[in-house]
Amino acid sequence: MAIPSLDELDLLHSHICTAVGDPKRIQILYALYEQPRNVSALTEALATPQPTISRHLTVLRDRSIVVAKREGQSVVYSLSTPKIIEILDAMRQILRDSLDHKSNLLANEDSSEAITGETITV
Amino acid sequence: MAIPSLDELDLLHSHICTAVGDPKRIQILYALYEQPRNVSALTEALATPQPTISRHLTVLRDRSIVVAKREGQSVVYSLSTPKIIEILDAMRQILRDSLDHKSNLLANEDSSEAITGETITV
DNA sequence: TTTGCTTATTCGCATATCCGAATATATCCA
DNA sequence: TGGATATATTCGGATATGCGAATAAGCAAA
Repeated sequence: MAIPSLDELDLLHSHICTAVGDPKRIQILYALYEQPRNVSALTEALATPQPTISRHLTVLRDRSIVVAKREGQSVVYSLSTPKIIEILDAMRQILRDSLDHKSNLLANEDSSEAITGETITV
Repeated sequence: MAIPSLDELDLLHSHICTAVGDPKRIQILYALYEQPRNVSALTEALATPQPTISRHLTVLRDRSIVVAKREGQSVVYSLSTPKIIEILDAMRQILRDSLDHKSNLLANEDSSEAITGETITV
């Protein structure tokens, strides 16, 4: 895949990256990965006020990351594609790798030459 | 991979997701994917003030997404792992899929039942 | 040490984002 | 239609984030 143009890069950011820019939204995505749910079910599952859930769902829906389907009085949301979960899981893997690496640094296995960043304890 | 705990989810967000939450940082990541570069080279490549570049690099370095290595007066940055680019490319694929899907909707191929979000023209 | 080059940090401000509270809209059913 | 349930939206304020400008800090060569 080629290096993205500046335009594509801005789209990538505004369209996808900002969507995963909030913990509640990530939580919603995993909840919908388990199974499609309506707003009430999400409100309950995340123990979060309904307007907050709806606002986050609007962000995800505007970006076509989730799709909404009305069923009677309620609206059932589901993931447009499970690919978004693959991406989040890949991020989790990077997270684990970097935490592993840092704990190795702390254990003094290799502290040569590299200027390291912040260290997080889990 | 199991559903993440709330703690892991917050780490995922604060540690990785926020890192790609700015267009300049994404641009930096692709620039470093092409080749490791020092701050001056990045400043030139992105046509962006040096303090801005350094601030973004600090964010990425604190999260161990890039590594810094001093070479004389300059500091050469490189990706900790190309996995971050795989992730960004996967996001670009989602972006393309969703734009395709929307242009199909506009072309009236299938506009049944789903409540759709915003439509973007590229 | 002084000078010059390179990178990092700080400060103040402008903007963006999120939330709680209140309210509006939509749908169903009696 | 009117009431009940479910979802969406708006408003105001608090917090976070990014930038320009200025400056500090690190390193090399003379």
